[in-house]
Amino acid sequence: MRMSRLFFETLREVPAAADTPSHQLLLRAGLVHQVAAGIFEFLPLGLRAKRKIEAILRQEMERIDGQEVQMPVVHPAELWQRSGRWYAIGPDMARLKDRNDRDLCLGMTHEEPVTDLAASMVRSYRDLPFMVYQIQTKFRDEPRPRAGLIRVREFTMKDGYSFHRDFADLDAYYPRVYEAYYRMFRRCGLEVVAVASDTGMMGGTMAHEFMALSPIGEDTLLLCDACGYKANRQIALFRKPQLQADPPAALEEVHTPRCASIEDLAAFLSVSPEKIVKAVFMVGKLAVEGDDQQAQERLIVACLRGDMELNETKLANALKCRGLRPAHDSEIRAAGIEPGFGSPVGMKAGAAIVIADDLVPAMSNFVCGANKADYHLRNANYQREFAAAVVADIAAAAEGHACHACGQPLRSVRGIEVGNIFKLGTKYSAAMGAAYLDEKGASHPIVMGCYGAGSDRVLASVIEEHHDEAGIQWPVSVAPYELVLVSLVSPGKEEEKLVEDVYQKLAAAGVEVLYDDRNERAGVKFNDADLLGFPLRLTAGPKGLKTGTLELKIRRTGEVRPVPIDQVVEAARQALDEEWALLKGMLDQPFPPM
RNA sequence: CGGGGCGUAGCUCAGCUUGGCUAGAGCGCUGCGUUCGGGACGCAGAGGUCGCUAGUUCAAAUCUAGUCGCCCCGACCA
Repeated sequence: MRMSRLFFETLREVPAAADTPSHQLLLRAGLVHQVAAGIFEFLPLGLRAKRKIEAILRQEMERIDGQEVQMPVVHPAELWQRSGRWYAIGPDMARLKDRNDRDLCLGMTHEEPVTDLAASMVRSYRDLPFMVYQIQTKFRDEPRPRAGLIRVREFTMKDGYSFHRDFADLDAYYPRVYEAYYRMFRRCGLEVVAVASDTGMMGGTMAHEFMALSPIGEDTLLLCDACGYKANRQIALFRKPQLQADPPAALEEVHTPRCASIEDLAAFLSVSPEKIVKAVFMVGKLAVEGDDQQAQERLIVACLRGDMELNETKLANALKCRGLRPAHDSEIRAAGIEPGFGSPVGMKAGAAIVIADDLVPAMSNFVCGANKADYHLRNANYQREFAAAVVADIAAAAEGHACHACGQPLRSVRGIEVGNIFKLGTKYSAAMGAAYLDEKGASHPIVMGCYGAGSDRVLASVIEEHHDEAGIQWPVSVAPYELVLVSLVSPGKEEEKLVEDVYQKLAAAGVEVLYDDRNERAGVKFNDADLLGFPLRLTAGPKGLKTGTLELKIRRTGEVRPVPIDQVVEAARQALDEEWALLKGMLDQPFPPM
């Protein structure tokens, strides 16, 4: 490709709308163009990189016997009504009507169509197992798109679905997917970790999220360097301290003016937050037995040791509730509780569900709210002053907490979720009638797994991980071009033929070469080459050409090698091999166990 | 949906507080010339309904109200 003809632009200045490195570089390098919040156009260079990522995803899916299909972006409501998600999902789903006033929606994911597809085609256990996947556009009307391609509304996802006759077969297949996922991200030059994740509203038993570690990541992960435990903060376990029980002392009311926060209170009373029980007030819909539609909103009083934070995912799972939100002060007062000085002690009976973190019953003589403005209680004790309807682990793990498995301190890092794999089970097959007949003629719902990976998000994550001050440093596997040939010869000069010849030779040898034949100054071309981040830059200047020499520069290392003009193909090949070897090295590292 | 910020030339921004005359700069763009290995220089140019709509006023980029859009923090994230 000749750069003089390439549809692109590079921006010298950082666009005001972009904060994160990948967002800035995506725009500055002319890879994408934003159309609306969370909706982007891919320009030629960006699309080439994305296509390379997708090619890798395809290859890894084929390796584990995936077969590519394509499902629609627009779905009839009926599919989602059958699974129940038409009603369960809120405004994140874009809904529309066709000319006959039929309800449609834009696919946020494809469990429904794929399950329907399986329902219509699978009859016998002999048809199982199989896995189909697609690379398709999804639309989720995110409340807040952000960080360029990291969180968008319209995006491309590789999503795969496997179908099995029983859990044992799914369990046997799942590790193959796990390994394929490590392979595909590493082949893209992304260092990822798989963490155990919440199964949430998707239903299912086991799930892993593949996380690209990055400070701009939206998820918090807890990792144990000692034993290898890894989990999303949403479900991360930790070992609670062993407390020794002091003999109960007499309850005492203390005046604590303006001490509505744990910090203030601890400072005012000169006690450690570990001697305080705090109450967090939430409202959530609790499912009424057997009828999901009748879910009632209830006030939830969650009690935790003062130094710990509530983990809403754990809370939601413990109470089997959804739609959790912080309670309004009026709702709290209605239960006879004073916001800022609240506790279950003396609250209106039955006005709220009290849930305590499992550390709370082990505490003794603690401080808690008196449900009276500017007053707290000292020497409160569990059971004596209050008891919870539910005791469960609802505290969020944090940096420094003890690993639940080995007791060593956990480390907290941020991650971008680039993929997730999921044992779905029979949630969708049962709801949508995807069943098969076994050897004895008995009907069973098909057991499913689902496996997603966002190609745009991978692209952004690769840039997050591979860039410097000057621009992108593409891993060779996803670079839009492998090499940029920079001509410093003035157009029309005799030497231009030599450079042209080099271009032809490289292209004929199968090197993906972008030929910078523009009539620009050297500085402009070099800066663009750095910004665009091709792994190799081959410079042909008038001085060098006199002695038949070009200059090969490695973007990643900055290393410069002189190359005789008759050896450019070999030199490029060798340098590219070195780049590929680097990725191969990553790929050959053992994968962390599940 | 709560909180904050921003909409002026293709890009980055100044001007707005204290209303006033042809609305500015840098970069980019066009033409000519000189340059030519890390974002050159000179000369000449093109380019803006100041997001939109109402209002106040003799007069609005500037004040007021509304509205749309974008960004950031939070909530949400199937």
